[in-house]
Amino acid sequence: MPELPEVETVRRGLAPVMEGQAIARADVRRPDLRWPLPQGMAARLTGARVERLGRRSKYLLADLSTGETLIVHLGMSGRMLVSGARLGAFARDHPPAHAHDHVVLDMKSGARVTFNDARRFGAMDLTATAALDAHWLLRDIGPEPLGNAFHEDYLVARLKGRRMPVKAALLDQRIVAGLGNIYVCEALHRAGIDPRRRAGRIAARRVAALVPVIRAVLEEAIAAGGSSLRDYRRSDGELGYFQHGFRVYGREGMPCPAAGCAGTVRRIVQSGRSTFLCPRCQR
DNA sequence: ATGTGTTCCTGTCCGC
DNA sequence: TGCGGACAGGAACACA
Repeated sequence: MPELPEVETVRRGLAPVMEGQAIARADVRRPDLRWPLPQGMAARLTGARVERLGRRSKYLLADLSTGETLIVHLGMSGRMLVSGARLGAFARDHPPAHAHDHVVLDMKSGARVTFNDARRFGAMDLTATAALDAHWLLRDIGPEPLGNAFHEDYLVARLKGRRMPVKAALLDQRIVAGLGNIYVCEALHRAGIDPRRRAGRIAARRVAALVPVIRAVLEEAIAAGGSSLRDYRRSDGELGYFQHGFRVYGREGMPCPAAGCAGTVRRIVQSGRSTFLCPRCQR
């Protein structure tokens, strides 16, 4: 899935199509994704206006005029595809339904937003906007990495005493929101930290140095429109370009791009997932 | 309480 | 060209 930069890219692509627009019709084509979809979802969406399209961690949040918020998680393979957004578009301008098109939102403007998710690890829920922060999917999530609550002292305190590898700690959404396998690998490489190091045994100043590095990686990725890997595309169908910015992810066997480092990128497996690192400059 | 391994599901790619 | 296995951006859950 899309990690934070990809979800933010999707949000920016969808906002002009959805914000301020009413949903004329919602077509819910299967009863469940990762979990059952909320009861009566189509009826609860129909006629609602999207007041604002936001993001928290890897969740898209559509605040509706009905007082509810639509929560969307893209899982590993979820996409939000837009069609018919041109001025004066008609229903016939929409492409035929594809396999795994699970939820289709037809906006009053004529634009259509289609949630497509082959692997179905994605999720949707509807909940009262006033109680959004208490929703079970959101309540335990840590600070936004690009926000003020994520800072050096915070990360040092949260990693202190932790025996798990720092890679696993940064993937833990309760510690910091929105990071996934790609950007954790990239951030640890830029910070020169070995992903296998126990989180609590890294010098505080090195942990502190991770904070601006994480912010920089995410900001660069957002600026590039995210990464397009496999089935992920931006909502406008264009590719994101950040995959050209990867220094280690997916680059096993290639020379380490760090200045003055003659190492080779290696792939290892940590808790069942690939980690890419340069054993020479990451300590 | 922590840390680790398994699981959900489908598609793609690579080697034989 | 077909077939089997590995692997893919997540994260809840079960278990040590």
